[in-house]
Amino acid sequence: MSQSKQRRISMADVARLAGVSSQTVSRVSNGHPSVIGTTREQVLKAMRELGYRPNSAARALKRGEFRTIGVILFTLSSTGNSRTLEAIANHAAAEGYAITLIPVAVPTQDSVLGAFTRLGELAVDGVIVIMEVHLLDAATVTLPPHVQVVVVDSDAGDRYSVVDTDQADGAGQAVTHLLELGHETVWHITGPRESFASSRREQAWRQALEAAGRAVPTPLHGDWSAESGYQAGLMMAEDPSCTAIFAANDQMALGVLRALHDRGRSVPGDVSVVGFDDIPDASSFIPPLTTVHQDFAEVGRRCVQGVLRQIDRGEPEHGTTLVPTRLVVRESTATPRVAA
Amino acid sequence: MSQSKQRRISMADVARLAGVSSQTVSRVSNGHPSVIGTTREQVLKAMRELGYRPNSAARALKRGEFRTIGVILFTLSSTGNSRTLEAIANHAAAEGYAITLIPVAVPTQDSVLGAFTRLGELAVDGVIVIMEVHLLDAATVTLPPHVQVVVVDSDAGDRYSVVDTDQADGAGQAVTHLLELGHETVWHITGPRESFASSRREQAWRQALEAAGRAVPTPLHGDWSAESGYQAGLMMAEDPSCTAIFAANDQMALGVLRALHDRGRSVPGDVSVVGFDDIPDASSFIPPLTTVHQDFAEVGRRCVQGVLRQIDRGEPEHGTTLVPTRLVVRESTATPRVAA
DNA sequence: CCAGCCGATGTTTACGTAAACATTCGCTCA
DNA sequence: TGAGCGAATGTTTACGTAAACATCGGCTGG
Repeated sequence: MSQSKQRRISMADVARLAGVSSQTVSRVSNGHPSVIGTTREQVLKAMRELGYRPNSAARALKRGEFRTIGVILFTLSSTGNSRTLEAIANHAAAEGYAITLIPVAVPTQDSVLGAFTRLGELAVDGVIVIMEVHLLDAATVTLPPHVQVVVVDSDAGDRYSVVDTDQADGAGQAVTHLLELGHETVWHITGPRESFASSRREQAWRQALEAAGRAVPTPLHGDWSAESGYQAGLMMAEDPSCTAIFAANDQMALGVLRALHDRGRSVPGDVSVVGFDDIPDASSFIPPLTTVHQDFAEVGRRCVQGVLRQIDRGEPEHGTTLVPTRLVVRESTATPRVAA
Repeated sequence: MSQSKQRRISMADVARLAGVSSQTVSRVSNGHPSVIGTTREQVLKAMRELGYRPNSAARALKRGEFRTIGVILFTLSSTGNSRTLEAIANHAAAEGYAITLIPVAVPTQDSVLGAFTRLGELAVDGVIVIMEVHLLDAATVTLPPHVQVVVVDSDAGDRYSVVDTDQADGAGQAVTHLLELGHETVWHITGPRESFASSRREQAWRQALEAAGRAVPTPLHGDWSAESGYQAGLMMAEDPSCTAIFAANDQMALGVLRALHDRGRSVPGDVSVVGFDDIPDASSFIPPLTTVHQDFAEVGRRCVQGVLRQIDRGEPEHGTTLVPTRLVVRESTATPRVAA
């Protein structure tokens, strides 16, 4: 590797300088109580003097644990994933755990399998998986048996510990809000078919309409992108009976707003629009977007709690934890003009 | 920890089953050439049978390297940071390196110092720092001497290896574009004062105007958020002489668009607006935003290249690598009405 | 006053791997 | 034909830490 590779300072070095045994250094390093004050001071002084740092590899080898959690996901380009990851990182750090990121380039079973195989050799005590679960069907068998798993964005509560936003409740709130304003029914733009979150939102939208005895328009399918929302919005703008649109995320809602604007239909005068996520920019859309707020920080927090609890107990858990959502009403929704 | 903690399969176990020494297992595991075919097969078979996985802690301890890069940053909520991180993760994975994420909750020297101290004990061979460099002045001394550093979003090229977007060139392109359209001068909304990227963009904006012999309006200060852009936009909307605005990022430009819309000033009819970043949503703003495209993927790639090169050579490098930008002209800019 | 106990510290050992060195054996070439 | 070489594999050792066990005193209580 290098010529400048003078061996790192080890406990033995500190011990020699402090005139104690390396075991005493170990005890000081770990805050063990049975070291007397003066000795402790000597050791700490020697540590400072030499710039000693514990070697985490040796520590991990000895203790059999890495104090590290792996996070495996496809992309960080979606707000949700980044925010969740950030929350995970923060909470893990607070618990003294490090985060190792395992990116999966393409969402195929093969590449997921590859990621899990790498993971098997990686120094992690637990894994948080942020992806649709059918993709990891073949994969989890390749995990070392003692690695604990928590899954986000999935309905695999029967097999894993799952944490997720309460998609159904959020979508229900969105539809109910629009119906209560007086809209006859609510159109819907879904996310990509593979997405669990998307199909859950679609299902809840459908149920809410059916429960209210309303017609269920054929949903249009997007891919989370603003551009796909724009395309769907253009089609909906053609139909004068469409007065209320629920887009499965804020980005697609942004595209819808632009499509309606381009077609000369006013929001919320002619058409009301609701999104999902409550990204920071949503309040600056034209007009400011009514949307379902997701608490990504809480999702991340519960993920970390979940893995740590499983690591601690040494056995996997099952079941789903849902994080509540909250409808944020801004200016993109109103009573329909015809009904007024 | 747990009752189910039956020791992991080690080389010794594989060796026993295959009827060879553990050293031979090691050689097979590392693809060493001097193992004969039949022996290799036996070992591989035993590995499969037992589900053997190398213990990365032991491996790291023995080899003195972790094949891991630490990434330290404040927040993932900015598009730029997430995208850069994603690119870093992908390229690191391609090189067989893992990524450890070190989040810093608040941008104070103290917490940065804390992060670096933790980092010092962490199993990393190199570090990529995504933050303004003055914050780590006190910090780097706490790093073990053999840990290599690459910095993003900073001008510390004299002390570290720095990779960054060519902020100056991008801002220059934005201003030049507006002047060439016939605008008398260009207003500017900056990012937060602590941001290196922001001050670099502001500086280049000023220089471009001065070079063209134009008046330099007093810039307004934002904080990257759409809301701060909205506030600044409201003020600029009051001034009829303001026909061209360069916002230091797309989110603030979004706020500006809404402010102008709210005040009845048309874009680009009355006022032209340019942003910076080219976030995916920018093409769906109303109107689609002309903006400076940043190649975050390339920034991430060069960061990884940089650390790996330093790790390989075993010595730090200096100097700055700039990643070019590109102006993406959409519909938010036009020749000013008065000049037409 | 001394047995015994406990607090403070030292010694030994093991974690899993891989480099360095040792051994074995078949084959080549003088 | 046997010295010598090299390929294949085995043995020893060290990486840095921390658990387990060992030791050494001084203090307490009967």
